[in-house]
Amino acid sequence: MFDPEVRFDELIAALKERNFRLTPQRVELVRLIATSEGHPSAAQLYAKIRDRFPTMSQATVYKTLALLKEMNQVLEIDLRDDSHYDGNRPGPHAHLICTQCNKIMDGDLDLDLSSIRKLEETSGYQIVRPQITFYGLCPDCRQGG
Amino acid sequence: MFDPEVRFDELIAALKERNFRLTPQRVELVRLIATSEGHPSAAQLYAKIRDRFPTMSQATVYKTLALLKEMNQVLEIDLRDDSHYDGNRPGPHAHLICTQCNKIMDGDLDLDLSSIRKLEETSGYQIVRPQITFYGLCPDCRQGG
DNA sequence: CTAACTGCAAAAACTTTGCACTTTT
DNA sequence: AAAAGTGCAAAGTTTTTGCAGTTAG
Repeated sequence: MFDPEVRFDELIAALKERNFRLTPQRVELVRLIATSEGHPSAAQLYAKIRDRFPTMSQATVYKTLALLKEMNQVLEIDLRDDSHYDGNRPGPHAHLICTQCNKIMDGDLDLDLSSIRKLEETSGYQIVRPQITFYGLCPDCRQGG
Repeated sequence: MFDPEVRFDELIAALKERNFRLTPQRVELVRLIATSEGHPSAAQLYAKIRDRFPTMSQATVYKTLALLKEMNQVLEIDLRDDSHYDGNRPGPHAHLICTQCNKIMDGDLDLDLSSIRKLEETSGYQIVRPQITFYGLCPDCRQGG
């Protein structure tokens, strides 16, 4: 569905284009985001980066994620406990979150653009970022629980 | 669309049914939730209740909200800063949130049940609670900004 | 060289928790 | 009387901020 290397190059190009500096820490975070198939949290990214960059700080992780969010290259998934990030598919799409084990899965739900347009008309809102989340039980927890 | 008094009675009945006690603080919080048309935060509810119950604590607000959430009588809207609560329409529905002034509005978006069923089939998840949020600019902020 | 970035530590903010006291039933 | 609820304060989390030192361009 997507090629991590291509995505990595895209992200690097996007940073370059806006004249953001390519520090080793930043490049490593971008690599993780481009290659990770799941939806890591800031803490998880931080932990992984520390393998290669023991001096990496959480502040830098958060600052870089803020940058990528603002560039619309990373989608933030708001959870109660912390945020998770999706850097593979920057466009809006649904997420399924298990309320028991917190697993996150991408959902193949096509957003009906016409109904969003309708919503904009009736509400007067200019919709920028849809966030569609379905809380429930994942296959594993349905069985085990 | 809804009658605050009826909703109030519903909530009280739901508490009684499960043998939860009707303390004055709890009843007042339920009244606020039933009658407020917007989507108040825990802090806002707390502030309002203090008018009548100066000894009310935030802990009790949170504990009571947790109760009502668990009873599926109140819908929690997760925001980055805090949570807001919708006690008028416990069923799933969309919310429009202004990224500039944080105004929250109910969205009249009909959830397509068949596509949710399809999503359950393809994902294996048992969907319990959909959370549909559209971030964007409200009518006021489109103009002013 | 200099503007941008990092990293440390402290701060900030919301929410939860423990426990003694009070109150509903 | 007993179980449940309240309220205070402290603790727990995630995220942000300030600033001095470092580094990419």
